[in-house]
Amino acid sequence: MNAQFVELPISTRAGKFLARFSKKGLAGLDFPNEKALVVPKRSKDGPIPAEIRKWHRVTEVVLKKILAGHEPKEFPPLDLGGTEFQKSVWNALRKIALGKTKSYGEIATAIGRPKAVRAVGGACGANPVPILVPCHRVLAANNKLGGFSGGLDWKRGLLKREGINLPSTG
DNA sequence: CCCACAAGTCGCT
DNA sequence: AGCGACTTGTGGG
Repeated sequence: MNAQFVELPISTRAGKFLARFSKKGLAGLDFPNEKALVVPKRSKDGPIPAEIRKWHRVTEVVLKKILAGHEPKEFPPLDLGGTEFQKSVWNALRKIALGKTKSYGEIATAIGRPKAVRAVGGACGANPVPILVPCHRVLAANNKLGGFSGGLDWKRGLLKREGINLPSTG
């Protein structure tokens, strides 16, 4: 009846994120939203499974580490839905080391669909867990920023935090 | 099933 | 630098 999920805010120096956990793991992560700072209201606030609390802690650490420019040692389990294609893309995305970038074409080639660069972009946009799945490290072929669901400004900021020199100024 | 759109990429001018 | 063509996957009607 209920694909029950628990939404827990994660405060970072970049703002308050909103992590959404299912029973299987981290199912979603939202960027800080000033205009619609959604504070989750749980009907039953009491029972938060210990497992989820652990994931919450791990997720918080991961976020803060990445925002600080350090690659986290451990990730929470991810419960990502979507199509097989999207999962393939996200899986490829996670292989990108912090501080490094890849192009959409590289990702497309990595999953065996070198021509599906555009579909890759779509899959990135459908990525429910940004930052953990480093969609922001994916640039266009000319090292252009491309786009970003959470806002292009976020993408620039994230890349800069990871020590990536943006081609715009360089 | 058919049509339109998308976080791209390459080639030409 | 600007414009168009090509391609694949997803979403809506």
